[in-house]
Amino acid sequence: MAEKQILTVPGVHVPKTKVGLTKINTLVEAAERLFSRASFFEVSVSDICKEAHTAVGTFYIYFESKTDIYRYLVARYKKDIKRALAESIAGCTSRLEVEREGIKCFIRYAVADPNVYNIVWGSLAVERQMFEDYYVSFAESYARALARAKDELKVDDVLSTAYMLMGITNFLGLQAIFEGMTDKQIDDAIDCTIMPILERGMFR
Amino acid sequence: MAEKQILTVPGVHVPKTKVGLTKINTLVEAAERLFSRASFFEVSVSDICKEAHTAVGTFYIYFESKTDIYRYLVARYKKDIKRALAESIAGCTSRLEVEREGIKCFIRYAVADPNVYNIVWGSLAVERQMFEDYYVSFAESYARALARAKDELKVDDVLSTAYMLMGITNFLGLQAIFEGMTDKQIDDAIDCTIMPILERGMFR
DNA sequence: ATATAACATGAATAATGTTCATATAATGAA
DNA sequence: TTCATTATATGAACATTATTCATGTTATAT
Repeated sequence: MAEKQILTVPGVHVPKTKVGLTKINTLVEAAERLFSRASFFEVSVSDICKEAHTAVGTFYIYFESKTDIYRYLVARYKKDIKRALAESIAGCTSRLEVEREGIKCFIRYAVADPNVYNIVWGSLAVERQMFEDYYVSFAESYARALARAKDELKVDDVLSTAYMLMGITNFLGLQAIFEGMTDKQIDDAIDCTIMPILERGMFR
Repeated sequence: MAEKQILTVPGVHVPKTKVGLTKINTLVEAAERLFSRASFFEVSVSDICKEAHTAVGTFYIYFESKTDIYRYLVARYKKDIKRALAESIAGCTSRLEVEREGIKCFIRYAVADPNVYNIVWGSLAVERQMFEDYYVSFAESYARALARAKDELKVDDVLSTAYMLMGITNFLGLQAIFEGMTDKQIDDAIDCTIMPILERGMFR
């Protein structure tokens, strides 16, 4: 999570010089560090500016509001999670494998950086629409992928199935974080408990 | 959600007179109304007090902080959800039926009062520990119930299974809210898509 | 070289969560 | 009843917040 490319996000002003690019990245990284230890509302704009060695006024050159730097972080996580998932399923030859690797990948990601939940789920408290947009668009692309593999599946409603699978993945991620599960424990839970249920239940 | 009994919750001072009991309930109901329209951080203590026709100082007689009235609402929802679930599964004669009715009950509850997510998931942003306590204790009692029905099940790790089922329920609830699903559409999704998967996957 | 756009600053403003000194109302023992 | 004690009520005062703005400095392109 340290790319230099600035994402296009409403309320975020893309800098036009190299200096500005460095500055906005400094602010984003400072915000990310602080939000990983405390919630959106416990972190003040002046905290972020102190952490980034920047004046408060400068913050508002790049972000129209405190909510907008949060929006930016949500967008960054979404992109990074999709990238991690795409990488993890690259070599898979069946939808069953894709599901198994996708679930494992997400849970490992979440354990390595539990901030995913703070940021993404926290968006519900920051701005409801941000949260809804995130999951609606995630579910839709998930459902399209399932539809493409329909001949391997025993399901008709791919959208509900997508929400079901997202729910399983997200809540097992929670369990893994709560219990501080190791990679081996994660693999065990997925291979021995979850995947057998899905294999019998939704695959031909 | 309008009982008079005050729950025992840290940071909440149980009133000792009838007058105090009325006052704290007025404050709680005012807070609940406001939090259903806006997030924890968009609602100020003085908003709550205005809505309850009460002075700010009075608020702090009953709640040590703004977080504590939120903690109280989370506790109230937890109790009420458990009550609704217990009622809905009262007549069930198998674990399969219990799961089906439980999922439907929760989703109907969530559609009727989407505030559940705002309050319970929002607690992640208000105070991480509140959120973790909620789900850890929910998962543990779910797992105990599954363990009692183990002879009907094809699973060994009941705790991971509990998290899986909680994930399915919660995310289908989200879908139902996002899409404004009717009771019939909810029943269809559960009966035709989700339950067949679970029936083949995790039941003997 | 210089005009223009981009970037940087921190004091000022209105609004926030919480405290406090002060007041009234309810309770229970004599 | 009397009166001492506890419970409840108040809103001005305080420190901190998100955001704005007038005033700079720096970078870029012609």
